[in-house]
Amino acid sequence: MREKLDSYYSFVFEKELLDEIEQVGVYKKLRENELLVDLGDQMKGVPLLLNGAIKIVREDKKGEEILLYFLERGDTCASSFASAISNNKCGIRAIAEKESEIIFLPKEKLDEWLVKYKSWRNFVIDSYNIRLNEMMETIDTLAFMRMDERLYKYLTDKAQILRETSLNTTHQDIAYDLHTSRVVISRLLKQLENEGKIKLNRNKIEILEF
Amino acid sequence: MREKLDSYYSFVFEKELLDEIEQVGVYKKLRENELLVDLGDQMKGVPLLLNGAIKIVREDKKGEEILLYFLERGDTCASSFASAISNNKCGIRAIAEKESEIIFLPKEKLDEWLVKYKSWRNFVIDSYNIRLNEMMETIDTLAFMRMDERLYKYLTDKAQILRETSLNTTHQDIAYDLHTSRVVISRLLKQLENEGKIKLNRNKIEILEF
DNA sequence: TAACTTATGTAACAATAGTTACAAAGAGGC
DNA sequence: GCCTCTTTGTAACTATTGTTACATAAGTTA
Repeated sequence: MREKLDSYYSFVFEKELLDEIEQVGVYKKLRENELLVDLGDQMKGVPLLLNGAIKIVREDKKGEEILLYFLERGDTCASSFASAISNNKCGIRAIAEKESEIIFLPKEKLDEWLVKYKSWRNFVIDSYNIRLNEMMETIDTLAFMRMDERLYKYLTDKAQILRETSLNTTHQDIAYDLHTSRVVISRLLKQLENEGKIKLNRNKIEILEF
Repeated sequence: MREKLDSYYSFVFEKELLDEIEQVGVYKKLRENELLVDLGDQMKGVPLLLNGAIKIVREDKKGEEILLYFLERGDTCASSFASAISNNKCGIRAIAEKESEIIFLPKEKLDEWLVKYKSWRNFVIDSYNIRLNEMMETIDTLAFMRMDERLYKYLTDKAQILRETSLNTTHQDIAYDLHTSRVVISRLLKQLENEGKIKLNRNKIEILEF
């Protein structure tokens, strides 16, 4: 675990903090599609992502979903932080988009470290800022783009996060993430295929143009 | 200034911190519609809102706008904080929705206070959390609601923020905030009037039902 | 291979939102 | 009063998105 921690975070955290994280952090491996955080969870700590990709989804009262953004290596979940440190319920759902490794940091340490380590303060503030910016990008997408543009952005973004040029997914799954219907997605995908930007197969979408 | 500061923040901050704020904070009065932060600004500090209401607006490259949320007494602008502490450019625009008073805190103190004052840490973390939640609510609104619902929510939310039952505004201004066209707003307002929820006048909308 | 399940394609139609165009009402200045 | 500018009302049309319905294709299992 220390090795994996160092491989990314040794440039982010002070040595003493890395030592502490090694002592109190709980390593966990997530299988693809494993649920990490569910709506309404009361977090007992925050996850530090070592590698992989986590999908963050918002759900309203009526059970309608929409994708917010993805977490990558080096990210943490600001919503979890919020939930852990001020004992709120979490307003999102986090699902491993592929096999991922995380370290769980217990909430008791979060405030203590803010005092002790400048690198931790920077990390927390940066994480919040990154998340706010992601949210703004999501808002831009929802407010300013048409569904065909949103779809294409979704495909290329996801491919980049997963570091693959083709996605194994169904039209229905995409429809859930973009909060629309399968028929709409099929229609627009076919349009993108006709424009030569993608190639469609069953359970698989190849992206030809980024 | 100390009096106004105490009236709200004496329950939020420690005495020593209030003293420091009094020393280094810069008081400023904003006229209605005065611009506080513009897109791309590099903040030299963060504003602490004493009273009034600030509108936070997002703008994309093409100059298209959408309302994100309002700040009220006791709020600070998390985006400014982000911009100030990590020297980023600000991605939003902030405009006084009515006459407001603020205290500007210089960015040099922001990190120092995180170490010194637990109340400041809590305030900063809470501010970020509140802002993340506001963003999520905005996303819910955009993703899950139709324009007529968004419009009604906009009217009632704004009335509550301004503590008034009628709004002095034009259809065009509402259209800018909701990122749609004036004709659409006029149409839907008329519909709401027919449903008995509002009453329309020139430059004025009375809200009959909350 | 037949039966079944899941995924995709597509037409036809409905609902919502955006656009263009123009009329008319209200407010203020002269 | 008359003129002008701003604001609102509304019709007619287009574009986009959502829904229903059904056909067909591609895997899976018995």
